[in-house]
Amino acid sequence: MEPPPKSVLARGLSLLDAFGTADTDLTLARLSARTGLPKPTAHRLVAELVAGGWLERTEGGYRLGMKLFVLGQGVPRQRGLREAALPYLEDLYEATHENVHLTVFDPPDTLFLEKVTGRRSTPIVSRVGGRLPAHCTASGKVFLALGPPSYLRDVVDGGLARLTPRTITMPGLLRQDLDRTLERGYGLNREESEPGVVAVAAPVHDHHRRVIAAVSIAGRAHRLDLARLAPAVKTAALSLSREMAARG
Amino acid sequence: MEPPPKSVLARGLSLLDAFGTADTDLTLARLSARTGLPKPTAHRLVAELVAGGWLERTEGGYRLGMKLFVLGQGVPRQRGLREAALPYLEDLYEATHENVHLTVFDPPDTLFLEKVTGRRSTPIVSRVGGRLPAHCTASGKVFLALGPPSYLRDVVDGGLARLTPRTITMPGLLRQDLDRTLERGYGLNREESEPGVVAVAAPVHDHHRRVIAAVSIAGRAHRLDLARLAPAVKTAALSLSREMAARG
DNA sequence: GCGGGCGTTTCACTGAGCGGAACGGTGCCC
DNA sequence: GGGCACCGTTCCGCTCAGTGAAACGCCCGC
Repeated sequence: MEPPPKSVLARGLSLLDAFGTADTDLTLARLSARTGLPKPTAHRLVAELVAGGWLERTEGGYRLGMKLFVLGQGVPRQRGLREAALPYLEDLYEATHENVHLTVFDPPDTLFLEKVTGRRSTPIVSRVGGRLPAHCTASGKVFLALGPPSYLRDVVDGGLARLTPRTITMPGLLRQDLDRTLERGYGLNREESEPGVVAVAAPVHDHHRRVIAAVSIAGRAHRLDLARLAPAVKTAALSLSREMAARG
Repeated sequence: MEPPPKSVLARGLSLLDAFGTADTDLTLARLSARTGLPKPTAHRLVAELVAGGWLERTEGGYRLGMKLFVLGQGVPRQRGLREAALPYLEDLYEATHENVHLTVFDPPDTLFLEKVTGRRSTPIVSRVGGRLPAHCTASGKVFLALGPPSYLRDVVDGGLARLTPRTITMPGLLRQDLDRTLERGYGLNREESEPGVVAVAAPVHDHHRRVIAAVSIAGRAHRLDLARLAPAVKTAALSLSREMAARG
């Protein structure tokens, strides 16, 4: 039970926020509990959200409405990147038949904007719209290594969560890994986010060389030769950078 | 300038709704004009939306925030369908290298949930999260032909907009086309939404045979042999139906 | 038949929200 | 360079939208 905000708008939006990644349907009682709003208040606000199409009523609960999906697809920061990136991501997929990602940094996480995958790819946890802590993903290391120092500081201050036995949880070791990332120009993830899964990632720059996204390939440890794949990933990211620059 | 809602929550949300498909950045003044909210009110509400991450400030404007994209990806009605459908859509893409769609009916429109495409595909207007009037899409005809009669009635009552010279705008002709759609078990679009572009669509059912989505292929008129493709599209839709039924 | 969960309705109080008015900055055009 | 138009922003006293404790009817499992 969170301390509820006092403005009506923030309260109403907290009801949308209450839907976590794992939730599909939530009952009024649960929404009330999660947001800390009194039941009658939650009831009134939820009714308004349903009327607007932001939530949908189901038997015995509420779920996020289609309007949110549609609106979300219009978010400029992802839309431009996704549209420009898709052809390049598909090229990488064709060449490897493994999971190809487009990611951005949404501190302190790596946020997955797009995932090109198929039956032959290693099944992994990543999901479009999903997140993983930056310090244990190949993309995240690219952001931390090439971005401003404050990125790394904030991530370290927030604590380096251990997801697998190989996750780097010591700030010193992470810093070393980032130094090598900077030298090489690409980031690696050796079973640090998921056992048996490795990844390579390369940075996408905007027209003033700031890192705005990353392209990565992830798959089973023994199926991917990371050093051999790295140039291809870097090339794809570079082409995308050029295209983003051209688009402004 | 719309008549502004009087509840705070609805007013705040109308600010998000004000971002149309074509807009990326909107100024405060424009937001105020579109929603009909007085400038100071819009200013206050927008500030709250920014604080919550729903909007982002840019130099000289506001844009939709990443939170909306992330939340939108969690919308259950699209998430389950998309995840289950992707492998089948990719199979169709591999076989044809043309635009493969997953759609739902969002009256009075066909709403595109997923689009698998590539460099070799005919470039067409469809976009994930985008819409086209149901009466001029192959998927839409599937929804109108197999769904409850009220679907068709409401669409006809709303008026059959003409998008191309071949768009069916007469209710009687549309009804005939839907009868044939019902017989065949698949819907066709012969340059009715976009000149030179044709499509085939087949229905996806839930565990109680209600139509919940459609799978379609669209491309240049002379490149696609619709009658020959139809069985493949139907098969993919059927497999997806079975999978959706299995998932509950 | 009883208890505990649910969603829903009521209603008198009150402070959150309102928006007209006024302010400072910026860029365009006589 | 001065006037003008439009921008975002701040102020502040009035008031009605929003509040939430209390109570209700319902459905279930015990």
